[in-house]
Amino acid sequence: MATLKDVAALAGVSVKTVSNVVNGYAFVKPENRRRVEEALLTTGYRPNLGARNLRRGRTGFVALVLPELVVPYFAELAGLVLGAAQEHEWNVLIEQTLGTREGERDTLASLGPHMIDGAIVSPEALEARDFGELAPGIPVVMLGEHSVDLPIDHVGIDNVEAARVAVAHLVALGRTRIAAIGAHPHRGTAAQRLAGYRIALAEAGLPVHDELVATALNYHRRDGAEAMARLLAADSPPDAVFCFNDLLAVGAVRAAVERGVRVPSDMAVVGFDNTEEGAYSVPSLTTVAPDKAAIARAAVDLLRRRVEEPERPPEHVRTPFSLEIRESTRGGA
Amino acid sequence: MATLKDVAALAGVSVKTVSNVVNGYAFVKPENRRRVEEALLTTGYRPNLGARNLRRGRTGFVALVLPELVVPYFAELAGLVLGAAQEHEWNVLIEQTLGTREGERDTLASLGPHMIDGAIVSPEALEARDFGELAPGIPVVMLGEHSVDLPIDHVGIDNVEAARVAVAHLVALGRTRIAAIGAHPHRGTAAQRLAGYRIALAEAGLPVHDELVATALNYHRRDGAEAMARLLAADSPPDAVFCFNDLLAVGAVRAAVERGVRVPSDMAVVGFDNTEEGAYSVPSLTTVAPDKAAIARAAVDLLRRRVEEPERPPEHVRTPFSLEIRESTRGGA
DNA sequence: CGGGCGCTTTACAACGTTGTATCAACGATG
DNA sequence: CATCGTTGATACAACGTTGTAAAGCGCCCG
Repeated sequence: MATLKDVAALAGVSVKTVSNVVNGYAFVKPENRRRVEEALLTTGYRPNLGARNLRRGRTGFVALVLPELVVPYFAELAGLVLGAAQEHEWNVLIEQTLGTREGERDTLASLGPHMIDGAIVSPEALEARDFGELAPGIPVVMLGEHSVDLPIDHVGIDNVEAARVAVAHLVALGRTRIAAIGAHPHRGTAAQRLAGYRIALAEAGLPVHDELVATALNYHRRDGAEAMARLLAADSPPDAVFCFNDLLAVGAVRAAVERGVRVPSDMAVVGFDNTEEGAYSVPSLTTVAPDKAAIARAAVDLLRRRVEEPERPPEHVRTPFSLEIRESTRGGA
Repeated sequence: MATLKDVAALAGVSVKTVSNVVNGYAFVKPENRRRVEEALLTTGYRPNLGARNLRRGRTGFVALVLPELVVPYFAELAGLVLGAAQEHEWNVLIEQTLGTREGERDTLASLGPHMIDGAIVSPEALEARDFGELAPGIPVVMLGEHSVDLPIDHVGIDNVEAARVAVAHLVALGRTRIAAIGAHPHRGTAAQRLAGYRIALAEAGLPVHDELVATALNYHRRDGAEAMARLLAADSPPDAVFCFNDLLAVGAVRAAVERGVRVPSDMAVVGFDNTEEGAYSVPSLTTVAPDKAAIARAAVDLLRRRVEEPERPPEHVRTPFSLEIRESTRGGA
């Protein structure tokens, strides 16, 4: 509850001098500095961030806008962003949009103008161009898919290549009817991963069967299970499946097992995201492993640089990934 | 970027009148109200929350302090708290303590004084009494375990009874060597669940074997796997295990399967938290299912009431739970 | 017709902080 | 000795908002 005024009174100096000490201003007489520091301790002074920000025009907050915390990938990412932001003395405001475009818009419209210095956005329903209208002047870093033509900073992996590598791995196992789960009409990442899937099949000289490409409107376990059920009900079911995230893969495995289809011998499964859940599931999940810590660090870093220098040209950061091979594609066939 | 001043100039009234319109003050001449509302729209005015809060002495932020977002239980809970807080027009600041007491202290010490109206805390290493010292005067609601003697609002389930029910279920299956995973020297919830475990065994006339109680210093999948490995390496391994959370259970199942122990026939497993992961794992996990939505709602509600009326006596809210029976205890033996 | 009351609006101050301008003291420089 | 630059401290204003007090207006009642 102590304010600068209280500290100043106790130390016998002006408010501004205390402020100077607090902010590390160099030219303060040692004697006064000592007295002020003592007074700071005895009063237990804590700056009022609201007031400071009002004056400085900065808030010290950044928003992390993502679809849902219950999706482990986002939970893990959020944890890492929290950590990375802490190093820059930023507080993170996590906002769930629940996948609706309105959610994403409202969030930015209400917080945008004054309460945040910038935002890290993992878009889902949102079209990136919405930001121009809704959060004018707010520094934004996008995660995941990006449209290169948009002048917005962006961090992500090469989704096309990652998907290609994943499917090539299935090809190398000798699988020939390789399905994909996760196609989506409006999601950029889905389009890219689908493209990588097609490239890998083409490289292997395998035909692309449209009935082996399963749509998933959400990327939850349930959607993966439903998609797998559909695939298995078809005339000639697949012998492998590439799922666009680990949750879909978990659901797919579950649905397969329930129908007596063995993983990996009857059905090899590859996921995407390398969530810890996949590493412990039975069987453990082969998956594309993006470097999440690198993504979080790069996003925070990019945002910091943009806040400091708003006019710099937008940057696109490619973070590395690897293919984590586990039981769901090991042995069998 | 528009301020009250801009809107006032445009509408031809004073700043305060605009403020009155914005805040729904009743006595504004209809004509003026109309003009102001029009000006609000054309300027796209958004209140500067920082300034408003500085003046009002409220911030509109609450902190949600929890150990780790990567633990699905906390991620799910955080999502629900976010939703519940939104209804009260609160923004939620999620803080990860990573289980260290310093983390929990620092967080509250820096945000406490000015930036938050209150905090919902899920303590782990933290001793509840720390709050008295570190966040003096900040309304706090505790989740999970509680010491009744502390004058702090609290929300949680009856851990003793929940554990008793879970273990009684294992007893009813005919298991006789029932282990527990998750004992912990400093965690209140661990003590309570252990107590419930002992009660259930006593009620069944089964002896408590100390070597069947496995400690877990963290509640991660890895710790569950390690604990199960230890239990299986012992002379006479258990035929069932009650894990103090779902992550431990997932790890335990994994470790069992790796050693050729079948779940549930050789080893029945019960978890705690009813995370979605457990529902989809293979085999799906029988688990104690707390009503997380109720917890989130009650916590936010309790906090709101305490903010409005700081002197009311502390309240302890018991939220309901159920036992969700799934494959990991079905059939077998 | 004057005093009081309800409606409506406004000026002002204040929340706690920091940037700017100013001022004073001092030693060094020409 | 006058001037200048450096060091150190301070008063003031301002960030955008809202509570308080007060004032103007019209109306009713005594």
